[in-house]
Amino acid sequence: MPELPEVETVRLTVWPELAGRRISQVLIQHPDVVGGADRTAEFVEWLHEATFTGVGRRGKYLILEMRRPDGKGGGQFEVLVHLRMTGKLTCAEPADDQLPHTHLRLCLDDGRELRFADTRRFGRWTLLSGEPGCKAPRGYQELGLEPLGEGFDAPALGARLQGRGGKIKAMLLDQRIVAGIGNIYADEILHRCGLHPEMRAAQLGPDAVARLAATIPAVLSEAVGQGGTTIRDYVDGRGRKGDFVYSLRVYGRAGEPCLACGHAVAKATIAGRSTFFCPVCQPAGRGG
DNA sequence: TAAATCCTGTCA
DNA sequence: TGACAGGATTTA
Repeated sequence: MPELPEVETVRLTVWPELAGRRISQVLIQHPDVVGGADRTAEFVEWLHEATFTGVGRRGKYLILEMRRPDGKGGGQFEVLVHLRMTGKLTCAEPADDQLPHTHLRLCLDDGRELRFADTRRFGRWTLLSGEPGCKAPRGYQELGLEPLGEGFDAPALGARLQGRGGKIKAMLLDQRIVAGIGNIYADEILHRCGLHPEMRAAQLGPDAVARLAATIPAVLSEAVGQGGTTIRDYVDGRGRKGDFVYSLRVYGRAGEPCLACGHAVAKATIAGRSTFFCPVCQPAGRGG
């Protein structure tokens, strides 16, 4: 479900609710979320009585920044949250009905709760206490360029794509190259760049790389401004849907006219994922 | 580099 | 009943 703009919107909407709050109770209703039953005790031990000092983001990972009252772990530690396909992180009043498939609840000292619901249970919370054996998932360690961060430009992107023989769509989905792009935004970015999704990364000329380097942050930040994209499940930290779905130019529009040229939008499976593109605006074999 | 896998829900 | 869904990892 959530790609960078959705995760960033969740970050922006939960932080005001969490700033300075202390966790009074940790309720784990499905241990898989924290990595299995043998990790729950450690997870609860660290989070109970901890205070929120910040909420960050890297790619599609949310980073809960915490401080312990007893100074354990040097006082500071982090929890990584990945929503995967159907994860929802929301702040709620205790009296609010629980969403179906609520797996984890953090009760706060103001009486409210941070809740995690995830239908398909792919989402994961990872404790980074700094203790041995408590390390970040490899996917997090290997994250590539941050599209909305400093230093995201054509030379940096070109260097990451250098020597890669794969299809450009697969390259955009590879979190080790650029962090945060998923299936929706990959298609939207390629359409705006006029690049066929099956173009090989090695075929891309400097103009195409420059267009990608400019378009990636432009599309993602525009989507953040719209509160992300809700196709079905996604909601922000306040339970609201995102409006960028109304700005999508190709994703989910198979057979409908391209908004640029009027030709029917095509659908194909590329890199194992449903892919939408305009055969006229995104011709095969030209890398600009 | 592709397919299978982890899950549940929805739609044709 | 089978295909498919916004993700990522593991296996072949």
